[in-house]
Amino acid sequence: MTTPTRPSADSTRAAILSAARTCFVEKGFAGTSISAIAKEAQINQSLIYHHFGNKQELWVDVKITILEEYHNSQNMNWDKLLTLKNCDEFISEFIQYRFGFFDQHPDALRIIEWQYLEPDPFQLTAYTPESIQTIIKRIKYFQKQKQLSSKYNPELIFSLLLTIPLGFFRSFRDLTANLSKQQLSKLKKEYVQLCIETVLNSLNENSTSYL
Amino acid sequence: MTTPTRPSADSTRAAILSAARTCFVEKGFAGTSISAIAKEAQINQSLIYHHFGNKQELWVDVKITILEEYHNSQNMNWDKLLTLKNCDEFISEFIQYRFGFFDQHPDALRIIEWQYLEPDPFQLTAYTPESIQTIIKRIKYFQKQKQLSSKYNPELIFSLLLTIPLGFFRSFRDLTANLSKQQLSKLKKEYVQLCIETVLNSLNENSTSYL
DNA sequence: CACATAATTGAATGATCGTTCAATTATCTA
DNA sequence: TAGATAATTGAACGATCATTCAATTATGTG
Repeated sequence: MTTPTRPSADSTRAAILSAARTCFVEKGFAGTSISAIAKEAQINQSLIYHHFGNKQELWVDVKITILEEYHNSQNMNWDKLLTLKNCDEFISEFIQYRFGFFDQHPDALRIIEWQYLEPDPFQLTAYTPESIQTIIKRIKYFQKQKQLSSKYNPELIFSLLLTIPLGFFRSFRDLTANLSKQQLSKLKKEYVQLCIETVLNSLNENSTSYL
Repeated sequence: MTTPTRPSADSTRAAILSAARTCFVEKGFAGTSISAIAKEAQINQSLIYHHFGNKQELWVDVKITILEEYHNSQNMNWDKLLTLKNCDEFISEFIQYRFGFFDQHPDALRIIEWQYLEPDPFQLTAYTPESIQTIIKRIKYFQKQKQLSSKYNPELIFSLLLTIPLGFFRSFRDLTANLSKQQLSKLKKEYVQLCIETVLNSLNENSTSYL
């Protein structure tokens, strides 16, 4: 009854992981200190070492957490994407998937950007090397089917598909800063539509070349 | 004759600035220590404070150096760009400028990415707020002239123009890792061409909508 | 040559870094 | 309830952080 109780080990672990995530996402690995994480989690600094080993392992665990969220996200339905027989649908879905995922998981995008600048043996990647190859094969297939212009290197086309959806998040934070939720949502939809239309109009087989 | 001579103050300053640039570009602000810079420049640590005040001011000086390189770069000829009366030329030149500049100044891209993640009162920006407004006005002008689809928010179109040329540098470092100089150069040209064609084909007035 | 100025040095500052550890406290198990 | 186990604490470690400063050395000026 009057015996002091303490939070479960699991909840402590979770608090540390959550705080670490907050700190790492905001300040990166080098910019985050163990003491800052402990303060954010409101626990004793030594507990981090007891539960996670050291800073590096905690960093990896945060990344794994985010990676699991990615794989559990219905937003990026990989299997469904690969069954699409129509190239336009494929591209349209891919762009929507990619935009939607990073829109709903801004932490993931930020971690990816951090580890682009702060290289780490454990790389959090949205796509495995295999899945990248699968997509590129798919692009080649659509090129053979003449649903997609064969003019360009499929890797470059993939690179374009990867980049375009992220433009909204990278440029113009001022533009979106003072918008209401409805306005922001509308702007996002418009951007996705712009992306899809841009790619489809240019890369289909009968598009005219301007060069 | 036998009197000992020491390097000029200017050359010391230059050595520090160069070393700081190397370190900051690679590891960012938080990841770079004054001692690391001193070691890289092969000078005494205290000299950094004598010549630059403190770490923050050195960081700003590095950014200003890079910004000056940008403004002195004939690669981004702002005035010429704004005289172009033809929308296709305008977009084509803009994309070529942007790709070319970051291709020739990878440090600049990296610093911009660092300060995106590590916010700083002094922001190194490729474009001033005024020049951004100038470009957006230009896009609106082309929309009025019906050289450009009016379907989309001009800010979003600009966002797309900003993003697309950078895709080559951000994704797929594996793809370009083992290429010869000729192969790499060819791939770059192909990517720029892909970007230009993508935007032009989709955003001109008579393009068909896929949505 | 003498003197002022500026550049350079090396040692020291207190703060904070990541990490360890022995001691304490709560929980689980027999 | 006793003893083992696990969670938690606070103090301490050496290393490194950014920064300061007095002393030294070279350079420029009269």
